[in-house]
Amino acid sequence: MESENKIYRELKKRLTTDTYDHGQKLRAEVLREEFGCSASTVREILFRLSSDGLVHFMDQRGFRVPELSPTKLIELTHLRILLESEGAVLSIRQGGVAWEASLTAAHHKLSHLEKRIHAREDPTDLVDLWFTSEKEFHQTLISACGSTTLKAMHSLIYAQFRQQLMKADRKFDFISNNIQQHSDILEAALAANEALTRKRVHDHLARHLTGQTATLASESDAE
Amino acid sequence: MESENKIYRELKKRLTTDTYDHGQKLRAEVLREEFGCSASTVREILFRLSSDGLVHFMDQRGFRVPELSPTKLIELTHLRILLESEGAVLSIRQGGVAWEASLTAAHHKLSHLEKRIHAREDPTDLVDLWFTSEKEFHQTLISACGSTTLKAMHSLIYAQFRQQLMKADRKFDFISNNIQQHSDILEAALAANEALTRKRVHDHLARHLTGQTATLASESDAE
DNA sequence: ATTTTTAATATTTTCGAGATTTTTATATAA
DNA sequence: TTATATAAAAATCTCGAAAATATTAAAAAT
Repeated sequence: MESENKIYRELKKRLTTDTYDHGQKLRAEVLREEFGCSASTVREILFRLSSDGLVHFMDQRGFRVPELSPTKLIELTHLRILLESEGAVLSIRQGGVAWEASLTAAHHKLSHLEKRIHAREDPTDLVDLWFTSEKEFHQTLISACGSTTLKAMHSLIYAQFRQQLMKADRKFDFISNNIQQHSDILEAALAANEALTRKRVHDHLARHLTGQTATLASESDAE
Repeated sequence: MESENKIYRELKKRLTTDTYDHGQKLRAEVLREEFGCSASTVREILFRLSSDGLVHFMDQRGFRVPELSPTKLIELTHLRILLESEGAVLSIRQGGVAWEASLTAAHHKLSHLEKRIHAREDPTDLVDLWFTSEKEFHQTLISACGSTTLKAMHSLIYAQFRQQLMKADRKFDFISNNIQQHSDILEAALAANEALTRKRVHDHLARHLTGQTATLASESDAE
């Protein structure tokens, strides 16, 4: 079981990073061979990942990496905005100095990395580090919200979001104005400005809302 | 696998209704016997339910029904308010007449049932029906939100919420002012009043935000 | 040439038994 | 008595193989 968790984490990482293609089949036999365990163990893990929404299961037809879906990405973005806004505001209220410190630290790490990437010709070898740091920043943002359940839910959504973007982000995400947006979020959070924090979390993610679906119900025009 | 899904649904129903006790151990051997399948199949299903948050798994220590937790209930309530408000408002905007009709229908069924229960001495045999109808009403409320992901998330949260209350609700929930609150939500939704709908969804669930499980019996100062 | 049937192959699913670990019961020592 | 150590029992976990199902390839029919 300890090894099972290791395999689970490894597969989850692959599914949210670059390793597999969208829609690719995940053959139990191949994975069994690679990880040196039984088919049942692989099956168990794939079921768990399927519950996480990171693997698509079809009865008698095995497991696949979910297809790329613009609609899905928009829905996930909606939920990220909803959960992260809420979590950030609650953290502002309850977090205190310790939270402010950890958020500042997480931002510093991310910011430093983003600047390095920005300056590079080929940032390939820093991308994995960026994935980790970006996640850490957003998790820290909501870390003091006081709700384990909200954080767990956000973690699920974030992983699926990342999976949808695993190919795309590798090329474009750091080129955009991410650096500024992350700083803006930090600034608003440290100022304990709840409405502004909400807005900036929204603005940071808004570029993924481009599809047809209407605007977010909770959208406010504050500032 | 077809039978596996059947077992999964049956177990899910039991876990969100009355059958088991909070904290009770779910012995693979017992379930294997009862459902006439292998231990591995049971294990697979319990893992799935564990990902749904309806079963608590501990390495080398098997599966249990999650403990009763006032904190968890508050967190779940919080998320229900967040997701249902959002889903309801989006449904108001996008649902149209078809949605209004189905919401009215769902409310009619629930309302009828609640009145019957209210009039009874011993409503035991109607309680399961009430569980179904209540869920249907709340699912219909957000059904036109346009986001499969939001609905799936809500479904997860709702099931865990229900599991926490499976014992308590069996005695108290219909005695309270649920009937009025459901009507209030319907009214606000049909009037397309977004803010009011939000408020009434909140008010409907607010009683679970207090963390006082013990005061359930002494809920005499209500109304 | 296209569709339908049939056969061969590959994959998924179920199963029960053996290995590992936890839990319970019993015995020993402080 | 209380605590620790040891042994027996019960449970979980892993595994590979058999059964069921899907996929592909070949043959037959339209």
